[in-house]
Amino acid sequence: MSIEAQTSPPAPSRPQGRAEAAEQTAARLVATARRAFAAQGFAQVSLEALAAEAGVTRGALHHHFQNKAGLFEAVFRAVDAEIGEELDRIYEAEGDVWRGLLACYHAYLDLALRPDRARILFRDAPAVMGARAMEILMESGFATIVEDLAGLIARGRLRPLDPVAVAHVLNGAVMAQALWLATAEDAAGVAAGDAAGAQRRAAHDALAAVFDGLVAEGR
Amino acid sequence: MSIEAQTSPPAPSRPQGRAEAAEQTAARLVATARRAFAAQGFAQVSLEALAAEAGVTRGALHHHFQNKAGLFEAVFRAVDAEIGEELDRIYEAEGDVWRGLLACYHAYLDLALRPDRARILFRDAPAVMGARAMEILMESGFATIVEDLAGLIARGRLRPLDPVAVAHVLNGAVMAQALWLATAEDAAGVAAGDAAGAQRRAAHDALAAVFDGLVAEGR
DNA sequence: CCGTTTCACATACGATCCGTATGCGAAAAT
DNA sequence: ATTTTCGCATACGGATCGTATGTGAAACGG
Repeated sequence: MSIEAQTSPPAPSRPQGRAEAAEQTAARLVATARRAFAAQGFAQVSLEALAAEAGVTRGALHHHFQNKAGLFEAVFRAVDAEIGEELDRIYEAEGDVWRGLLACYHAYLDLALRPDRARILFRDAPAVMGARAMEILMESGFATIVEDLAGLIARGRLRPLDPVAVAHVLNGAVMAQALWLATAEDAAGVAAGDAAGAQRRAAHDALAAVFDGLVAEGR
Repeated sequence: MSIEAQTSPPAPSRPQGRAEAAEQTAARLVATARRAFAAQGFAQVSLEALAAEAGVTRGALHHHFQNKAGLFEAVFRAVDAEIGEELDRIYEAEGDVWRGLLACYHAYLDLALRPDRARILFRDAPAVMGARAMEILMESGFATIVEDLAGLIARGRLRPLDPVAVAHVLNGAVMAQALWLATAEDAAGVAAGDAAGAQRRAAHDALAAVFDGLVAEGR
C-alpha cells in the first residue's frame, strides 16, 4: 500500500474527484451563508438567494445540509473554531497562566465582537440553536478559560467559586464594558478623544475591581 | 354631573365602549402571544393560530400591531415592565440602599429566569429586536442604579469608581449569568432539578464575589 | 331621531419561502 | 462496457406573512 493512497494530498484549489468537488461546494455554501447571516441575519436570508450566490440551487443546499438551521449550525461551528484557533495562539504567547487568561479575555472581546461574528454567535444562535449554542461555545475556547480558572482556584489564588460561573461573570462584565465603550465612543464622535480615554480608564478600573473580588483573601 | 361620569369606574371584565373593547382585545392578544412565544418560540408561532386562540382573526392582529415583530416587542416590554415592578417592591422592602441593590441583582436572576420569561427575554429577543432588546433590559431601572451607586461611592462605602462603568459591569455580569442559567437549565430538562439548583447557587456566589470587589477597603 | 362618519375587525389576495419528492447526467465501480 | 452511485437540478405542495379592501356596529352631529 502506498502512502499517497492513504493520505489524500492537500489540493485545495482544483477539485480532483467528485468527492473533493462536493466538499468544495459545501465549503462555498458555508462561506456564503456566513457572510449572508452576518450581514442580514438568519431570518432575513433566503435560501434561494444564498444558493444562487454560491452558484448552485437549493437542491444542492438541501443535499449537504438537512435544514436552514443545519446550515446555520455549520456556520456557527466554523466561526467558533476560528476564534478558538486565534485564542490558542494568543494564549501560547503568554508565559503565565493568569496573564494568559487576561490576554485571552481582552482578545476575546475583539475576536468575538467582530461584525462578521457577533450577530451569528450572540444574536441568532440562541434563537436558532437553542441551548446547544452556549454548550458549543463552552466546549471550545471557553473550556480552556474554565480550566485555567479551576486551576487558579485549586491553587488558592482565586476564591473557591464555581469556575464556570466565574467565567460567565467575567465574560458578561467585559462584554458589557465593550458595548458601552463602543456605543459611547461612536456617539461622541472624533472630537472628544480625551473624554473617551477617561471612559476607557473608568471601564478598566471597574473591571480590575471585579477581578479583585475574585482573588483569594490572603493575597 | 354624576361622579360616575367623570371617573371611569374600573370595570376590567365588561367592556363599555368600543375603545375599552379594543384595549381588551389587544391585551388578550398580548397575553396569548406571550404564552405562545414562551412555549414554542417566536419563529414557531403562527399568527393564524395565535389570533384564533385569542378569538379573533389575523386582521385584528395587524390592526393593533404592525408586525409579528411588533407584537413580540409588546410582549417583551410587558415582561420587562412586570419584572421592573417586582424589583421595585423588593428594593423598597430593604432599608439600606446597598442591600437593596444587592437584593435586586440577586432577585433578578430568579425573576428573569422564570420559564414564561426566559425564552422571550434571552433567546428570541436578540434575534427579533436586535440590540434594542438588551438596551431596553439594561436601561430599565438603570438610571436609579447609577444614582444609588454614585451615592454609595460618595459616602465611601464603595471604591471611588465611575458609577456608570460599575453599573455596566454589574448589569453585564447579571445578564451573562441569566443567559447561562436559562440555556443550561432548559438543556438539563426536568430531571436534574438539583443540578440546576447547584448552578443557581454557584451563580449567586460568583455575583457576591463581584460585589465584594466593589466594596471600599476599610469595610 | 336619523343620516353620516369612524373604526375595530374580517375577508380576500398576492407573494415569499421552506422542505420533500423526483429526475438527470457524469463520475466511479464492476 | 454496463451498471451503480451520487452530487445536484427541477418540480411540487403547503404554510405563512403583509397588504389591500370590505363591512357592520358604535359614535357623532344636527
